[in-house]
Amino acid sequence: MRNGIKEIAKAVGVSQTTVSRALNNEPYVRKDLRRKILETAEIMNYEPNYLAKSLLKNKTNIIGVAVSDIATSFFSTILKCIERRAAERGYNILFCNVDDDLEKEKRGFSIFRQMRVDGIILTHERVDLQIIEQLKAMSNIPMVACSCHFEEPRFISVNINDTAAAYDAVAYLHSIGHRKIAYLGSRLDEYTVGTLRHNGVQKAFSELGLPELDTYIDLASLGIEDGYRMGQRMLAVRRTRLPTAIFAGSDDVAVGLMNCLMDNGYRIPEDFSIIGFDNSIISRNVRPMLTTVQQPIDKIGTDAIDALIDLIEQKGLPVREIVLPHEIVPRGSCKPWG
Amino acid sequence: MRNGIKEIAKAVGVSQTTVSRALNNEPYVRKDLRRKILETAEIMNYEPNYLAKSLLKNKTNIIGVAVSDIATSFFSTILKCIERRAAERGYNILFCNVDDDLEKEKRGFSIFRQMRVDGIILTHERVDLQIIEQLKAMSNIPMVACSCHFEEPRFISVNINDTAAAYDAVAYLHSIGHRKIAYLGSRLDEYTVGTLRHNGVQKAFSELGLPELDTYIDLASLGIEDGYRMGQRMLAVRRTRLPTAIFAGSDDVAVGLMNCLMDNGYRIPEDFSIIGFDNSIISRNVRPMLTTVQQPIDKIGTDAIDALIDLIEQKGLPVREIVLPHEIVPRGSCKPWG
DNA sequence: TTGAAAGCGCTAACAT
DNA sequence: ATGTTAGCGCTTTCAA
Repeated sequence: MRNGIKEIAKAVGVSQTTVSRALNNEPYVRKDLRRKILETAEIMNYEPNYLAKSLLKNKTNIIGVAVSDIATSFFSTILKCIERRAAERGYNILFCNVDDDLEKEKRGFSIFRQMRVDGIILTHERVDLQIIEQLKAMSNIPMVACSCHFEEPRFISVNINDTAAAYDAVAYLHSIGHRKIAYLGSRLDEYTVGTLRHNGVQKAFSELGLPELDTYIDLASLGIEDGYRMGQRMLAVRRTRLPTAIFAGSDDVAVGLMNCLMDNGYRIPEDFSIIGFDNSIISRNVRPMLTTVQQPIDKIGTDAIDALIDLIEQKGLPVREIVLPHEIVPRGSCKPWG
Repeated sequence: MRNGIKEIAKAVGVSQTTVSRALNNEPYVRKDLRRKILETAEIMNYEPNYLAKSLLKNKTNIIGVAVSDIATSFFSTILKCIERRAAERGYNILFCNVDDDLEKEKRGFSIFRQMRVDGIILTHERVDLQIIEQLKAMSNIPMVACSCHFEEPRFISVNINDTAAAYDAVAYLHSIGHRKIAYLGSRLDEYTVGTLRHNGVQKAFSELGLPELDTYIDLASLGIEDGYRMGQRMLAVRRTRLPTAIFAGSDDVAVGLMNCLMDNGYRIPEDFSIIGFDNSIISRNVRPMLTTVQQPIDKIGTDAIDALIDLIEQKGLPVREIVLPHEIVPRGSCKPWG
């Protein structure tokens, strides 16, 4: 059941070269001959061998995508956009889920290299220093960091301005009258949105003259359950000094938090105003609907893959950093105070 | 910057064969020589060329995964499990998102063939007849269908018993006293869970002596928005003859439905009991928490990839159909009637 | 317009 | 224990 170029050549009675030419729409093949070759290939159910081709051309048309956790609304949407655009432009996706397992990630990049992928997209919550070292050692492979921050001038990155976005979230709550504002976000690891958003929150607190950020902050991961737990902690610890509004580091956190609050007899937005982050599907589908900071998630994915492929194909300008706009989406979970 | 086996051989002063043997832990290499080769490879930052190896061995260790929509809690979780187990067993994932675009899917399978993937996993809502024909033509590639049903004896499949699960859902509502039961599910395309679950619902209705399924049924897709719309339709059309309980074809549908009902002033479960399907993350994170039919989603993914790799490696028995257990998870969205 | 030969990076069979 | 040779399936010189 091996149907290669050689078999077709034999069947038609020409050389491999001619078959190759016909199959690749190259000139210098007699018309009738070309037709016959194409027909025979069809009949023999021929599929070109990508491995052989790639080996020869030193180009695989494969792009390695490392994602921190695909079972997440945010990253799965990004992957979907990446894959769609890649397919449109003739590239295929080798997918690696990385979780927070450093060994797994290293192994993933090693595979990417062994497979001779044409480029890599890194979509991450957190990126370890060791990984960055490894990435530098792979300096020949084009790479784009998507929704993850680390200043390494060799890499193109696609992001929103997380600091400004966090600032705007707090400023929004402030603008509708809130003064006791809490922030439930993600940890301050290096090279993460957690750190940047925290900076934005800090800046907003100091510029707007809000008191005691320390009193009103809690940091964990960004899942629904994390939101619930941070809510419990808030109610337990701050019993007497509860905030009137809360900025949650993700829509998931916001949803967990809302559930916790409602489970404890509070009402949203009467007792607490809540603003989330991402504008993910869930934000429109909780009651009350969640006010949130929108990330242009589709565009993040699409721009990332476009930048990478442009880089691979040497088209377009080598942009360093692509910063996409964010936007506050007001919905029902916030209410003016006082 | 090409560092192949040949360069190492030259650097160390031995033949390519010896280098290959050392690198692959084969016997018949002098100890010190082996050490020196390994060292040199390390220094030269050598990574084996998978393409060349695959071409030679006619084995890529790549598995093609075709998913209908990755931006979905259900499928992204399955993909995550698949990828994890595949990595553990030394396989990599070539990922293709298929949406409901027939052309894209065909193209995907063509790529899989050209890449000479060792096997394919199909994870689908709906599978077109044309695709099945194409799959049959690829009869040499091992294949596993995961959470999608079509009777083709050549393919291994991993599923729950959707008919029985749907039956059980209706029977559960019946057991707590409901007699006017609605079903909001997915369309009756061929080879889908939609058809099977509908069969289960029908069977339950007739065996339990429930009246008029036709009055109480609506079919669409299985997203949150679909649930909302079906809810609106139900309220508009059945104004005077509303059900007391509803079986939703997915947790997402159930959530959309709950939102619609609540937006219209109804309370859950006082006015309507609702049971969902999947036991996805969201089901635990709405209020009231959603009673649902659990699918062992992690196990579906893991079993699928295990079966496929066993098939590829000729280990294990060639099981036809793996049927995993389902289970009713009672939570707050259902309430006895009468 | 066609074909013969070389070679992409690697391993396997066969010497030595 | 090591090296030589051939070849995986294809494209790309170069020659005819």
